[in-house]
Amino acid sequence: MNANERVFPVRNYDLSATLSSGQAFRWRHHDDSWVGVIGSRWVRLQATNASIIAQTAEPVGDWRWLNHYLQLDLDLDAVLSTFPNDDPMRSAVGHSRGLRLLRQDPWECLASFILSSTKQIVQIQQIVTLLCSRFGDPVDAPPDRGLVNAFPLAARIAALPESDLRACKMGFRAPYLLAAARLVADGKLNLAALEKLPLPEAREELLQIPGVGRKIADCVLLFAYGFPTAFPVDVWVMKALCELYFPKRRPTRQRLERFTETYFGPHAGYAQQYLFHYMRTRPVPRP
DNA sequence: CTCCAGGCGCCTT
DNA sequence: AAGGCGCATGGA
Repeated sequence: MNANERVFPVRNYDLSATLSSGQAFRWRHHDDSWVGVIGSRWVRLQATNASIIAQTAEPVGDWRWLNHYLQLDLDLDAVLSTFPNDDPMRSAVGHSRGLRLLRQDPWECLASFILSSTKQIVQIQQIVTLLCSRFGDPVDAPPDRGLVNAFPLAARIAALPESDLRACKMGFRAPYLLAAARLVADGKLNLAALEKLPLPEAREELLQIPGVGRKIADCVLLFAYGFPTAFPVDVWVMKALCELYFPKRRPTRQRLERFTETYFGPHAGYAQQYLFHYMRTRPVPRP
């Protein structure tokens, strides 16, 4: 049965926290709903008490792509129950219960996070918006929505001069994005093949890409491939770890890595997202 | 004006 | 191993 609307019953799903938590950069809040593009589909999502209402521009027969993107079949309580039962995690989970991890397209995720270094989330959104509007394939959208574009294909970006990328305000990240796009377009980097690899091997593959270090690699491993123990440590998570878990003195790099690999359990990546969102959105601590 | 933002690469100790 | 610096850009 084809339709351009569908109601997904959900429980404990905080759509706003999820779509605004710095995993994906193309979602915009309009009125009481969220508008974005998944693959080549324009999508509007509206959260109600116990459901998410999805609307597309064109009729959809099989909604598994959205189910997969939103990870609707995940048992969140089962994930939360694996977190360490300590004060920081209780605070972080209590602050935004229902925060989820999405399952994004690897190329879009990789490209977006290459553009993320030393940028605030709002600015990453601006760069991605420019990139999509200039080089993304047009996508069908409701008539009053203006032009909407998919995220640009790697092959399209690979064929651009660096100046066209710099014109999207990405600065020194332009050659990194270009190099990554060429690796993918030339078939030297098979992103689809990474999902079958063990985490360390998939990470090593990503670390070969210019402009991709441990943090960006782990973002892609977590947000696109769903490796449950990928654990990106950015300035916010570092702040959480140092303030909440190592208040006495700064841990060594090796001590910190050992800690993040063991302490947070089999869904450490999820725990990381709760810590990240908590540090970014909690009330400013009084001195 | 200075400082810094979901880092990385390269260069020093 | 660990720290400093430059890299574009824009906002506070």
